[in-house]
Amino acid sequence: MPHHQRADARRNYARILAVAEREVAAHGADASLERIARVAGVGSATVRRHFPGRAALLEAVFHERIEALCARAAASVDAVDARAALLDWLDGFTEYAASARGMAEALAQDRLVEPERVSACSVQLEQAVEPLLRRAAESGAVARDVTAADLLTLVTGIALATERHADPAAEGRRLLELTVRGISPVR
Amino acid sequence: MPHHQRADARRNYARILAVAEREVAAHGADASLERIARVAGVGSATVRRHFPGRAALLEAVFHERIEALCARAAASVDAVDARAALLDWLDGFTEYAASARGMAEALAQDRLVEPERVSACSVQLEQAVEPLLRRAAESGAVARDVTAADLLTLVTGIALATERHADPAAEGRRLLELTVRGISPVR
DNA sequence: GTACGATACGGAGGGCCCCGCCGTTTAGCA
DNA sequence: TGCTAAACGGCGGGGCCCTCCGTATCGTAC
Repeated sequence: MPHHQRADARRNYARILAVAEREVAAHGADASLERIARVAGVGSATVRRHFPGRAALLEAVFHERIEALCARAAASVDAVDARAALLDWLDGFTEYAASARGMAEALAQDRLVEPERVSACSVQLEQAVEPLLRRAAESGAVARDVTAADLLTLVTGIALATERHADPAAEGRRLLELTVRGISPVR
Repeated sequence: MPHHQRADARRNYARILAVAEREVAAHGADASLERIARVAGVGSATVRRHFPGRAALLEAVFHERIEALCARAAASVDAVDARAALLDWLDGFTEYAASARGMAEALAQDRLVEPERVSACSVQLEQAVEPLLRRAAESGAVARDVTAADLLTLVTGIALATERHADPAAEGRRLLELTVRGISPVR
């Protein structure tokens, strides 16, 4: 079969991606591309060839995780309690972002750099929450003027602001809860 | 009078700070220190001498602005409507962060690097909102379990997430409003 | 007015990183 | 097995950050 990716290219791609995951987990979104290349045992040019630009690498790194989140959203779209489903998903996202260093940064980046690409992580996520949000809104459990983009921006912001706290997951959950119920006291 | 800062040192300090303000406004929190030095017409070592580390520079850049915010808080601590005063301040902060590029980043940084320094921006801000928050809580307009740190983290997060949006100020205000009233519909 | 000491300056050099170029290797098909 | 295009990786340029150290300058004392 002609015009297909060569076998070694595929292998290097996998190698690099594997190293990149560890490296990003360790050093955040601004991990050294050169270092990744060294550890993976390839030239730095090869990294740039497979992933043009840091954004592309980050996207690949978080791709499956993002998909997992999307799948989760799809799974709970038929839940009985629409509001609970939405909140649960947001909670999952927050917890996730807290454990996956650099993801929030990466999201914040690509969402404004190329807001049109369908494969962009932020777009996928948006499309994933949208049904959840709509159902919740229809059942009257969530305000009408809230958009999926709003929600993503909010949780991304929370993730960014808590990323280097002592206990990001706990802080994130706490802030998300505040955001959901509002700062005002329970009526 | 001995043991005082030399005159040229003072001048260079001012020069650098002035350039740094423009440079940070243009390129965000990770503006090039070397470039600042070049534009200011001093050696790069001189910049590092006056401001050891990027954090110190950013702190100096935003210092007066932060103080302005603190003053604003102090001024409205005796307002009739405690809740309105608090929300107004938060709104001001958000608008401010939207216009001052890099400030949110800088805040997020120093708040976890050195949470004990009294002169640290985040600490000052925290102390400034605290009275506002307490009064609002006492009047029952704000939930009791909300801390000043929570509020700052939230608005910082919003600022971070909206920093490079098309219209950061508008987006920030919108998200802040959502956060304040909660995502749930008005009862 | 001058000479001295402390203070502040800035250039040089090393390390790391990102990027683009280009000669060389190698996989895959004939 | 030979050929071609795909893929590789080393090299050099440019930047940034940082440290060190010789030197210029300020401020003061004489």
